[in-house]
Amino acid sequence: MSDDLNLPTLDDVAKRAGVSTATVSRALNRSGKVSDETRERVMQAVDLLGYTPHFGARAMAAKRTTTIGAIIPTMENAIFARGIQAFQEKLHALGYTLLVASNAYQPELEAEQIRALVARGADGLLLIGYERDEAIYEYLDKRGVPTLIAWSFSKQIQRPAIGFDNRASMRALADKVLSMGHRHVGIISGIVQGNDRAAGRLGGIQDALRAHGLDPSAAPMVETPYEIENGARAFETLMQNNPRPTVVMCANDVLAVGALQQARAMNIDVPGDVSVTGFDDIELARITTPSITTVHVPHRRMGDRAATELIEMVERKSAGASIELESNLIMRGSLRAL
Amino acid sequence: MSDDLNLPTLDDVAKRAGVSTATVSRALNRSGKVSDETRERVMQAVDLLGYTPHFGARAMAAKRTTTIGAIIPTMENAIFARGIQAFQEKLHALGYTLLVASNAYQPELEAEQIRALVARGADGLLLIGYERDEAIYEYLDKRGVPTLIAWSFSKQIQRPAIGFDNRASMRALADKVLSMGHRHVGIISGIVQGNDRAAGRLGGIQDALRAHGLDPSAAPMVETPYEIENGARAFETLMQNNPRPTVVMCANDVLAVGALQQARAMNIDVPGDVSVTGFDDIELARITTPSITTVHVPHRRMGDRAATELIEMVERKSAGASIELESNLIMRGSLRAL
DNA sequence: TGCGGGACTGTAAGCGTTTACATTCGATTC
DNA sequence: GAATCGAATGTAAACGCTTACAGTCCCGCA
Repeated sequence: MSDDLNLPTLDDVAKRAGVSTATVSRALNRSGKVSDETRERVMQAVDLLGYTPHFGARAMAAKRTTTIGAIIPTMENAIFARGIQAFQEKLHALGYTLLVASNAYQPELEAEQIRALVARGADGLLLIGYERDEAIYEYLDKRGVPTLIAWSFSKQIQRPAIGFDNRASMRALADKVLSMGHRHVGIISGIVQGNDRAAGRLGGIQDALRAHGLDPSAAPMVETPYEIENGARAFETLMQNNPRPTVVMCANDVLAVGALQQARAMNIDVPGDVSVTGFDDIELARITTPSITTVHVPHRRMGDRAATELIEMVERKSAGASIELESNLIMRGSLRAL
Repeated sequence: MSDDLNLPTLDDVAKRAGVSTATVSRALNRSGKVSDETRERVMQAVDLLGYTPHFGARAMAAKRTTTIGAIIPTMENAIFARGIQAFQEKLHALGYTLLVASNAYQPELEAEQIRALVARGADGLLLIGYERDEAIYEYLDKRGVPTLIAWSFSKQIQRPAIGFDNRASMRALADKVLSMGHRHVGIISGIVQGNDRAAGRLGGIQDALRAHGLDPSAAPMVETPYEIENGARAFETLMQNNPRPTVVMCANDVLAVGALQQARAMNIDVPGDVSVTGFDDIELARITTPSITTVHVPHRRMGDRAATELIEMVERKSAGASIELESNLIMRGSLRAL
């Protein structure tokens, strides 16, 4: 941290206040059993010296940190922002501090960050989606770090999670699209490898196609990372198919925005010539022209409940329940019946 | 963290490898002076036991953490996302870990977070903008925590910073606007109190007005937090003025997007009836219709250089230089000459 | 008056690392 | 062959906090 400036320690405060270190510690941690008068004296000494407890020392002695770690795939677009913000607010209200790390969807980096946060003493962890190396789960179990999955939900998997069924949600949207008469569906999928949410969404579209007697493997599809430009490129590619899709379903709003941009660049009218759909209902989806038909995900609620649940687990009040949230279709201008 | 599962410690590793704890520590920290053979044996023991060093203990003994803290006003919109991402990437390359906290533009919360990060042993801190309670700076100086300011730059202030001159940048845009014939300028400002960037941008517009012989205090102005909806509301308010503004200059792109939305809702053509400008050049500004004339800020470069600079300071190779970055005008469809 | 008990405070033993200093041992030098 | 040296390793003292345990003091009650 720095050279040799001598920072005040508990001892200094104790001397100054004329009490023992134990008393100072108790006064600081409001762990009862300190007279008001003493506490007052301690606090004065603390202020006077500009004392801040040393986190490492505390973690070591107390074996907990009131710190929660969250590891998200990206901060660059708004997919996770609102949910994490709500998560953070709730944690703060509960007296915990949030540490965030992001990894640009790189699994090795995620593993590294998990270890870093655990080493830092995170009392609990929030991870996005189920899919990751089994060794990571074993590691977390072994260290006894309560872990909650968010943004995904599966009845199949026995692991505390709070999220929604990506597959069913996208299926619902796809059913709607097909019921509006579309038969040539172009798909812009996220990278499915290592991402159960992207995989689920793609699966949902395919389920719907099958249910309507269409061959999913015949539907033109591009798989690409979540970036606006990639959405644009993918849209361009899809438009070269013959017959041309009458609707392009995107794995999220970011890709859909890209599709919309490219459509304008190519002078293709949306929804006149081609319809476009998204997923997530982030702010972006509302502000484009036309605005984007999408699936609304209750981000804030998810973040809020995730905090509550995780803290319950950390404080051993719960072994970790799973909660499925509802998503719902948001019909906007980018989708139109044939 | 957990109940009573016994996590392996340095001691366990040492026993297992048949060496002393000092040797294990040295092997782990590649601090020379360990034979390859011994190192090998140690590493095997580490793997076998699934050992992870205890961060708190390490911080305490070594007096540093290779951790950097960044405190940003918000994660909800993309203003800081790209810059912070670049910052993080560079830090990682330099062997440091980034901890991020956000505070929804609340100064008290910021102070709290600064203390939390310092207590956690952050070796250095990245803060946004200069403006905050002097006591905070005193605190940081006293603790000897190297601190770098980003997103602002002022020759006036003697404090390591990397950023751009918000006032001059906005002034340049305003000059351009005025040179295009606009005389009735509506202003949507961010909250100026406690935010030197917002204050600078507003000042820049006023400077330009004065320079063109106009009375800044006569220009209709709304001051509001950075949210799309607030931009919309502010635009509505401004449009009630008589004479109606021919251009609405917004303190950032988020507000400008709101203005654009409201214009559409009110059936006001942009830029036909009214021009709109933004600031920051975030992704949003490119994807609206029309796209937004704005001031480009080199976010990624800023994040990258901030990391380099701050680490220099942390490692005592530099006392902390200041770097001014260039911003530049991006002319897009939302602004048109009268 | 003596004693039990509650409220508060003090003593001191860890917690898991790093690192200054001491030690060992084989190789090199004279 | 003794003295010197350097590389590799070991020993043990911090680092700053929490908390089990052990007082101390004062009150109320028998």
